[in-house]
Amino acid sequence: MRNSVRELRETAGLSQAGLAAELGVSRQTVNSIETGRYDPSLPLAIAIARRFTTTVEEIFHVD
Amino acid sequence: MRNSVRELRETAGLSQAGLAAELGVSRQTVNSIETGRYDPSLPLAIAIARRFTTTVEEIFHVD
DNA sequence: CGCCGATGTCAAGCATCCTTGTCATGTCAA
DNA sequence: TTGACATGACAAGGATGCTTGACATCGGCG
Repeated sequence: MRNSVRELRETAGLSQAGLAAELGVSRQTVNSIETGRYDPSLPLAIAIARRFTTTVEEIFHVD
Repeated sequence: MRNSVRELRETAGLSQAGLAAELGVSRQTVNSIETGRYDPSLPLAIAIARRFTTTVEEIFHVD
């Protein structure tokens, strides 16, 4: 599962910690998603998509 | 987290077991998602959306 | 140099997702 | 009535998501 969270976050000028705070999760969670350690839960994926005013399918692609 | 999986499945004339087979998960998983026991994982949510040619956001709504 | 913000990663623990197996109920057709 | 199918639900266990806490590295800046 590839995702474009890092690109979106950097474009928005946010740090991992900053985005994590906005999403209400830990910095390690954002880092783990960006580095592909694991996929976010569905509610978190939707929250990420909403944060960047886009859709889940735009951000997360099945391999 | 509300979802419209049951409506989509019934409109498609599928049983829970039939949909589960198409998605590669157990019947109990489909049942649990429909009855709101828990949310699907992100990859499963995407697979469900694709099965019904719609989007994750169309099917799953945060409360 | 010393400090700080940002990132990567690990470990341990808890929560959630998904499994197989099982049992109960309801409905419909033979 | 009997049997097959569909659904709802529970238990136990494995897999995954998320947490806090910690430690290391790197780059920029005083």
